[in-house]
Amino acid sequence: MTPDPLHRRIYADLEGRILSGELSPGARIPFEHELTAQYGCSRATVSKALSELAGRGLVTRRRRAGSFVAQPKAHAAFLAIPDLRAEVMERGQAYGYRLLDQKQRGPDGGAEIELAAGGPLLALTCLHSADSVPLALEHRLIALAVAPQAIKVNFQSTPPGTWLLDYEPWTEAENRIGAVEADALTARLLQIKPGAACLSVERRTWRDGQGVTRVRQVFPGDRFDLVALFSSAHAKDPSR
Amino acid sequence: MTPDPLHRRIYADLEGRILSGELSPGARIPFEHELTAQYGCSRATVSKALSELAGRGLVTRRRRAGSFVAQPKAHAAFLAIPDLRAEVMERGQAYGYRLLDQKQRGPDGGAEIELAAGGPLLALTCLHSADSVPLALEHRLIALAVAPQAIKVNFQSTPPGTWLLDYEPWTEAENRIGAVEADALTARLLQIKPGAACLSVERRTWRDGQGVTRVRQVFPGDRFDLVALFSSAHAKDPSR
DNA sequence: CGTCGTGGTATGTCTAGACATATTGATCGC
DNA sequence: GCGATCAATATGTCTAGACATACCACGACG
Repeated sequence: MTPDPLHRRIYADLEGRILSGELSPGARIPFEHELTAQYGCSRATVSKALSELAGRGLVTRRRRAGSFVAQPKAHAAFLAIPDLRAEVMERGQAYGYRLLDQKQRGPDGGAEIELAAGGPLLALTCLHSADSVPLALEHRLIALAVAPQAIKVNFQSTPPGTWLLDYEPWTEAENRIGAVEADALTARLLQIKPGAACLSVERRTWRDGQGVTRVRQVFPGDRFDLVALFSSAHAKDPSR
Repeated sequence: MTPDPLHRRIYADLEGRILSGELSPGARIPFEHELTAQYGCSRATVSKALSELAGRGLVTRRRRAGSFVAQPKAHAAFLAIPDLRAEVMERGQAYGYRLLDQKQRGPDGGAEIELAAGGPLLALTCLHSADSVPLALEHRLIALAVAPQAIKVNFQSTPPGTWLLDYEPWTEAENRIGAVEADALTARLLQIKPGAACLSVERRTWRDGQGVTRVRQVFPGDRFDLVALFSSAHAKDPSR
């Protein structure tokens, strides 16, 4: 009943025709002037709908040639990697956190020198738990040259991930997800048997090309799954 | 030297000020009419830049109130989960594929009944390899009620993931990533020792609410990492 | 004092055009 | 036949406005 904006309707119509297969990859989408006539609106409105479709990778637009249904490339998925504390609390569990070790030191190798950016590193080891069950062991390095305020933070009470999320914005990041077997120390801290399968998430973030932090989190394989739920109609738009 | 479109420059300027922390979460962004004056352009151009920022979750716009820097919610990461064949070939390795088992059967349990949508299921087991080294063991179910053409496909030569990607569009999907220990059969097929840590990726996809396929891929932990590289300036825009 | 309009304001949507730019397809010259 | 040139065309960008809509603040009324 609520009259959706026209450009949204056009967007939805075309999206439906693409996803239903009526318009298959490579097929040409009606010219803007045709859609203009069809919907009785101006070209700007049609163009807005097409721009959104292009932004979401459903269509490709080429000058002079027209707009076409894009070839499906890869499953591009939005993987939500929230702050662990927020994640645990959202599930209604009690979040626990313990700082195991904190020291300041220089970089010890190639990758760490790059991260350090000429300054010292803050190395933290901590343990996250949900309802008193160990959930993740975290090894984190923070480049103090880039995030000098980190020295003053009391990481006894604040998980470094939470603090960084709030105070140290990043511009690029890389996540590396893999499976590893728990070594003896990890197994003891996570209360699992040595050699058990664990999910390893290693994340590195940069701000304007300078490394900010590098973190490796190890989760017991039987206690944690990363879940990414998404739609190709896309879930990012808050207005829906 | 190339004069970028104005709306892009405005976008980049504001993005920079947000990511650098100059504009912190909750801060108000100059009104559109102020930006209009500042850049000497029309409101539509400013609005386009703000719309893109809003679309990417960096700002929130409210009528009457204005535009504000969004609260950082979660690290939302673009995780590219491409077709395995394309992935392997892109790395310059020889892609190998072998169909181990194919049968058509009815659903055997709760979740499968939901997937089957009243029809039979096609159950496939296959093995992917890179340079003759086993890379992943795949168990897949396809709902024939939704994708009837799958019966006619020769999965001896075409990996089901590749075929589905090309011919059966999806609208929603869920990825579940975890770590598991290899059971005896898996270990033998992947040529690893039983109990070795493996990365398990389970993906379910739907089209308009109807389940299309469910797949579980198991990768040896020491041979495969999922890597997600992204920037909060976001990598989806093909024009960059 | 509380509650219900009401007006002002900022964004949301849209129009009808303009010029710029890239690319295609055809024409022309060799 | 083949290559270079050129015009037609579709999209990209932008303008200067218009009306719609949501929201906040303030004031009037009970």
